[in-house]
Amino acid sequence: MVKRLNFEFYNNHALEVAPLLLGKILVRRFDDGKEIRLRITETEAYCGESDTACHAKAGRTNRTKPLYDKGGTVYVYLCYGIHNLINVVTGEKDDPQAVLIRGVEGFSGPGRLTRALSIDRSFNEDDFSTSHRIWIEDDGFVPKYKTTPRIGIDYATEPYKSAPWRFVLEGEAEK
DNA sequence: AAAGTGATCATG
DNA sequence: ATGATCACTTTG
Repeated sequence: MVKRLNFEFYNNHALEVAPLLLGKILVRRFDDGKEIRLRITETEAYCGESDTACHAKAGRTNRTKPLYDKGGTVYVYLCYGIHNLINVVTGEKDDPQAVLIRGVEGFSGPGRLTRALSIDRSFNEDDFSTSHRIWIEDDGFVPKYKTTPRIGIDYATEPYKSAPWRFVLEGEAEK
């Protein structure tokens, strides 16, 4: 039984949604009707303005605006001038949390998976629960996973810097 | 180990 | 207008 994740799923706390997204299937549908499906293997949670690793730490800006939108909103931004990173906004509107999709089956690294799926900044502010070109499905797979601190956030301060908010599917390559 | 890359945000 | 800072990847 495959079902598309809906608003109700995304309307929860990032720390709850992040591990649940493991094992789910990221679907990218192209204009010609072709679809690519890849199982999500790695996620990270970013939790609000108090989380010094979260982009929303500096408050609402033009860039972070999608984080404040309702659960299920797509947040894509350019990192290091090269890579588009894709996040799933979670939680209530005006509560800036998101889950970064860091890896999918066959592609490890958040920049490589967006390149593989041709995801760019035009996807920003799309909606995972209604979009026709990007969504996530549940096929019943129950994830076994482990947690580690998040990657690439040396600029953050404790306790957020070492909070175990990275979620990796059991059996995936560890860094 | 280090560069490449460019939007974004805070300064002036 | 300029400069610092990056949720990374690749190359050596």
